[in-house]
Amino acid sequence: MGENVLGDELGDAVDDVEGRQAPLALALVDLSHLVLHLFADAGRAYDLTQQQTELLCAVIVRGRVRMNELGKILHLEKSSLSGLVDRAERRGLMIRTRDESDRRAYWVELTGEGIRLATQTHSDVTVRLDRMISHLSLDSQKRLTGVVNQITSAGARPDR
Amino acid sequence: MGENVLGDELGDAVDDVEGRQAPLALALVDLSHLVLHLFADAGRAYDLTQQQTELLCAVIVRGRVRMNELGKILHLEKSSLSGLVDRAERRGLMIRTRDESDRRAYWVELTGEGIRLATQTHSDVTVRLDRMISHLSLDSQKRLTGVVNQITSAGARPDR
DNA sequence: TATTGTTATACTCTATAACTATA
DNA sequence: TATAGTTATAGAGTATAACAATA
Repeated sequence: MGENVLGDELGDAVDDVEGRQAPLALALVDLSHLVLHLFADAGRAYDLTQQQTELLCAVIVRGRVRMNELGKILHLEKSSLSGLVDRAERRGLMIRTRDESDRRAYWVELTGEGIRLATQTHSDVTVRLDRMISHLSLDSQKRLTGVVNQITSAGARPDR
Repeated sequence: MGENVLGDELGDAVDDVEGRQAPLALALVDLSHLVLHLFADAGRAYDLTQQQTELLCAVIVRGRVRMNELGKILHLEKSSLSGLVDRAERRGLMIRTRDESDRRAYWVELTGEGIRLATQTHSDVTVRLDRMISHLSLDSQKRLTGVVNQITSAGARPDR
């Protein structure tokens, strides 16, 4: 849907100096919308919101997470995460267990039903993601992974 | 995740064990969270939510959009978009004008204040995005742009 | 009839502030 | 004091359904 127009206009507006990185910036934004929308699509079939789907997928790939860490992963305030987990727990998808070594903290893990839904939706997302990159050469895929990981680790710490 | 050690960004970061595309899928998901979170960060300084910021940025790069098209761009139901634009309009950031050639439709465009905020936040996002990729070689950036654009256009139409 | 958009409704999602309980 | 988490509150965001107006 009009990414040509987008590229042109944004290019004119933003890319002034030598490197014209604007197209890459825009490409990344579009890609990100697309990727995260996969969670919404995958969840819809199971009556899950995008946020619930992201939550399930974030937990299943880690097995067991502290609320604290989960908040950082999902970029959520602790109270927002509380509510999100509350609704998932109320629906029987996950449970909180106290960390006995630090009784302020809680571990979050999936129930059987949670694992079922998480597996399904996670697989859905991965399949669609794989399909999106399937036409790239293996070499391109490997290179892309490396570059993306670099960007992520650079962006994760907002230094300088 | 600590690839700081390597001197060059290309294949080195990725150990080429067989098949496993999971790292790429995961990397893309993490990246997407990071990228879209930039809108939230950029908007916060101006008391804008992530969605309002995305809305402003989507409109400013197009100048003038139909509600219909905007909904597709942002992946929103028409009623959801109605509310989003309502709040932006109520705040004096944009206005709806009737399309006289098709009186069912509306055009959305930014007010002066809307343009100001949109320019600021859009610039913020772009700057941070540029910073995230600034340490890649120019060649890598170009190649990455091409690959990302390929993925996006492949994912936009779910025709496998 | 089909399309473009709004309104009504009922949720979910989110951040801020104040709180409890551990450490 | 500092940290991990909850609760209260208020508002934003979202989808579904029903509706109006135009094509």
